[in-house]
This record gives sequence, C-alpha cells and structure tokens, in this order.
Amino acid sequence: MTAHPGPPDLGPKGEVLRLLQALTTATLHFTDRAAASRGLHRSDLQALQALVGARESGAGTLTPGELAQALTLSPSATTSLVDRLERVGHVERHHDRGDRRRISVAVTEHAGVEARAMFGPMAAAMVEALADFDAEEVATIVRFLDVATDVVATSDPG
Amino acid sequence: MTAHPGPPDLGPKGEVLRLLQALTTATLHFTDRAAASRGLHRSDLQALQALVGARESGAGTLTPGELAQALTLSPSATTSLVDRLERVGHVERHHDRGDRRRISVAVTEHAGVEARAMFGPMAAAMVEALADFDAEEVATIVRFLDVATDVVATSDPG
DNA sequence: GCGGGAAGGTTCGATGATCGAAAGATTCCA
DNA sequence: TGGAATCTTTCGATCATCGAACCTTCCCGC
Repeated sequence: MTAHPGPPDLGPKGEVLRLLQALTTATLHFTDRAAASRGLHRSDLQALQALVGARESGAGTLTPGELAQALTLSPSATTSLVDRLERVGHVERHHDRGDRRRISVAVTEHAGVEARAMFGPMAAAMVEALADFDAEEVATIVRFLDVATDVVATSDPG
Repeated sequence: MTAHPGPPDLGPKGEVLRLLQALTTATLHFTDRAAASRGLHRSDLQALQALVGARESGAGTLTPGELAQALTLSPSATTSLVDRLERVGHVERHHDRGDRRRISVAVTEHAGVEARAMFGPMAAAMVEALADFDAEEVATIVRFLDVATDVVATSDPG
C-alpha cells in the first residue's frame, strides 16, 4: 500500500457522484462514436442537437450567434461549423425577414433522419429500461435529474 | 403552426430523456468552463479525470496506450497530450520497471489539488442537494444511474 | 543464446477546427 | 442624415489531432 489518498467514502451519495461521472463518460464516448462514424465532430453533433432541440421547443431556428453561445464557441468558429454542416446538407441558412443582419440556421429533414438513426435506438433502449421503474420511482428520477442539472449548471468551476 | 413534427410526447419517460440530455449539456459546459479557465482542453481534463480515477480505483497509474483508449485518441495525440500535461506539472512519466517499453503516467499532487478545486464545490453541492432525498429514493437513483450508464455504454450509434 | 515478429511509444508532416482581430452589412436612434 | 450598435463573415495564425514511419524493448521458436 503506497499511501494513496484513495476515495473518500461518502456512502450511497458518493456512489451517486461516481455514477454520474460514469454516465457522463459513457455519454461522451457514445457521441464520439456517433460523430466519428459519420465524419462529423463533437461540435457538429452538439450543434445539430441544439438545433433539433430548438425546433422541438417551439423556438424554431437559431441564429449563428445563439449557436455560438450554446456551444461556447467563437463566432468565427461557428461560421465554419455552419459551413461544414451546410456543405453536407444538414442545415440551411435563411435570411431573416425583418432583420436582415440575422441569419436563421435550420436543420434539414435529412439531418432529422440521421439524428433519429443515431439517438433513436438509444432512446428506445432507455425507455425500455425505465419499464423496470414504477411511476413513483420515475417521478423521483425526474426530480433528481432536475436538481442535478441545476447544480451542475450553477456551480462555479473556479 | 407551421407543421413541425414537434416532440413525440412520451410522458414522464420522455421527460427523463429530455432531462438526461439537459444534464449532459450542462456537464459539458461545466467542464468546458473549468478547462478554459485554466488554459486546458477538454481532452486534458478527460485525461486527468481518467488518471485520478485510476489512482482511486487501485489501478494506480495508466500507460499512454490505456489513456489513448480511454479518450478515443490516437497514440500520437496522446503523446502530445501527456507532453502538455507534463509541461505544466500535472503529470509525470515514469519508466515501468519490468517492462521498459511501458511508460506509466501518474498525476502529481498539484493536479490533485486543482482537480479538487474544480470539482470539489460541485460535488459538495450535489451531496447537499441529495439531502432532500431519503435513503430509499437515493437507492432508486443509484439503480437508475447504473442502468442508464449501461444503456448508453452498450447502445450502437449506428 | 539468437533472430524474427509483436507490442508500446514517440517523431514527423499534414490536415483542419478554432481563435482574435478587422471588415461588411444592416438596423436603430439622435 | 450620420453615427453607434449588432450580427455575421473573412483573414491570418495557432495548435490539437491524425496516419505513417521509426525506435526500443519484449517474447517465442529454433
């Protein structure tokens, strides 16, 4: 035993932390594989996800500026990113009526199909796995995920 | 209503999916901020996390090869990564006794301090938030996270 | 022992994602 | 109408990453 600090045992709550990290790592690997198998990058997939999310949330489309903010990316990098995605037919640029400085970036139907191909099976597997939890347990899970997301979003990484 | 497909309403289980995505996004942003504020990259932080995890799991250290596999990175990129981290004093290279082809990469105490500074407060906030859940609920959460990680890890992104 | 192959890391050159600064285009306001 | 503000793009430079070749060290059959 060469005197390593070792993990401070926090009991079941420490287990939650450990599992959250494992989940994050697994998710990262999953998206990496999904992106790599299509010749895309992590940022591209993030962008598609943000755009699909915007469409489903009623916002419809995003501007390059909003996309840059969502991805913590510089405006110039975002231009390149949209160029890439447009080149392969995953998004389209449209001039905003009303404010013609603005560009609206929208996912194409083609991208929607690909997104479903990537994440659909996993989502289905997740729903199936959730069959093992009763309604009350699912409610607990929802409550936890809500709180956990809030903690992560509002924590300061120093 | 311009005939967007909209989100297929899956009820509470769909809510779980949505929240998992939100959690993933929040985590990604958190690590991005943590890395950027220290002049590090996402891969560097991933590497440190993997190395700290290895130390706490009893494995002790990792070789560049294992690190490459853990990060889905090419061997050459991993060499550069270890160079970077070594240059700023976060890791050390040691020749493996016994098999001198092997190099063991170990985090320094300095890196451990930084890691705690980055993730400690968030972990504490998470534990505090978990105080609102009784033992049975925590057990449900643990069970869910375990299953969810397994689903993500074993799903095929097509 | 002693060669030939396998395994682990590193070096090299090239690609490309990203950044910061500056420019272009358009809108808003005085 | 003129100037500041906003949004996006262009430009040049930096650096993380990749693939291929290389070097060292280990293992195995003879």
